[in-house]
Amino acid sequence: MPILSELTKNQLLAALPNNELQRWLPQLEPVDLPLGQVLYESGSNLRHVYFPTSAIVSLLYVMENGASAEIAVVGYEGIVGISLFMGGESTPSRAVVQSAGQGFRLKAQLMKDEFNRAGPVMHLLLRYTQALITQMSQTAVCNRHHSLDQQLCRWLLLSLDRLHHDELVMTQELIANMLGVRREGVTEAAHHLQEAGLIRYARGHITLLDRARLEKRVCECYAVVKKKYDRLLPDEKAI
Amino acid sequence: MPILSELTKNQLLAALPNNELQRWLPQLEPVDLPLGQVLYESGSNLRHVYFPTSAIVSLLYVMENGASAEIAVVGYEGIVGISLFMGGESTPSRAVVQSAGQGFRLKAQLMKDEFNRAGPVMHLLLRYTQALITQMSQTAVCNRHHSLDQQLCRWLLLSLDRLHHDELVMTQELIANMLGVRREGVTEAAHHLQEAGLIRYARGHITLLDRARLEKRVCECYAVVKKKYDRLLPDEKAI
DNA sequence: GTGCGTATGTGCGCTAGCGCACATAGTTTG
DNA sequence: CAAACTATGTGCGCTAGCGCACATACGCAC
Repeated sequence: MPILSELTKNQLLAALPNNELQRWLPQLEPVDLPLGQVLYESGSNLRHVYFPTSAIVSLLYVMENGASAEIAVVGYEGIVGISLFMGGESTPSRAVVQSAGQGFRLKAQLMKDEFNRAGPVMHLLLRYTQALITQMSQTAVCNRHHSLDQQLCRWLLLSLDRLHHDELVMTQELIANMLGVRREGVTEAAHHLQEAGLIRYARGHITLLDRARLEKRVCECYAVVKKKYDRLLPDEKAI
Repeated sequence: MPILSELTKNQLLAALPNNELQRWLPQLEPVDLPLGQVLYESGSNLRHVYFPTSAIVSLLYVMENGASAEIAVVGYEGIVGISLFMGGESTPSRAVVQSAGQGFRLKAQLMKDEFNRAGPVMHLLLRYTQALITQMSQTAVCNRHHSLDQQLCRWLLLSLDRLHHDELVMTQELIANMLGVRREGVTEAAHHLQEAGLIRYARGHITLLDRARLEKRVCECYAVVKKKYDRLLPDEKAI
């Protein structure tokens, strides 16, 4: 049986009313989420939903020609597999572990049943989904209007927010895949940030040096999304 | 009291079980939706949700500098104001009438109450929301990877699908606003399509001439979204 | 019809990002 | 410690789309 202190590293699990959490406890299965693991493919039926604690998961859309674009990121603040309870059965995106770590999972049917109790669990999940929608919208806007430099800032901040430390293990090649741009473009943008002293990087390790100045350089998209997530859990446990 | 045949022009209303529809009937208020009307601003509290019948509504994000980008379109197949029942209270986007027409609206509190019955209405709305999410994701992807020409095709097809005829009343300037690109760019792209004999346009009127060939030219994004919407209502009335 | 407002056409220089090719420098493997 | 691999750096020509300026042309009002 999972340890409570581990569970509550996921904010949704932490926000569950006590009796719900007690009920879920025996069913929550701790899982390792290694880099690159595919939690689900686009079009597939979901067998579990995932609650990351230390891992970060990317929702990616992969096009016919193999090019990809990240739609959203999910970390300890969320859940992977919303389409399960939204009733779509399948999703148009692929979920890939972007940063290795741990999490918990719950069987699909169980999640559906819990959602359909139509109580606090459902409302919590819907509120989270709304925040996720905000992130997706903002991704669309950002893709349209902002420079690669700015998008890299946004991406770094969103990722770092989902870690408990300042170092991201991630090659520029992978970042390029997420953002749907060239690897060389990321190299150049990262170089700018390093020259400015905002980050330091070397062979797949990126260290945040100056968050304040990184936040100054990022486009408005980051703040919009962050604000939405921050409002997600105002004393949720009090319900 | 609204005429039933009018109501059912909206697919969600048409898909309502009979007893729900009867209950809503006295509360459904027919509304004219003139071009340019703002149904809600980003950040505002919603007072109604809207069910377009012949109108088309754009969900737009407007940036600090005034530039904009369309996140999704809603027509007779959907509802405007999902954040109401998703529990976010406010939305990050603005809803603007993109093509004049009619629709119905329902008071916000009523909609919430109906949703919270947690029955078929809720499931229908959640399934719709899932389709809307698909559209948003695909917008993000399309913004990233596809040419203006292709995006214009997608936009035209998505709009035409939401009309009951082949003529779109829409200036290139407005289309540019939706797509978040230059007006001149739209002029050029539209010119290509006209030269190829796919559409004809003049001073704010665009006529579809050859759908089959337009569909050949569009990027995959259109089909992905369309498929999702088509699956939304398989014998819904049977529930 | 004359005039005015709005919609569309066109040209031009500019930049971001692309695709490709290849150089360099850490890191792991044997 | 040499070899192989992987991550990053760099250069170059190319194109899509931008921003701006201005030309045309359609349609309505008087």
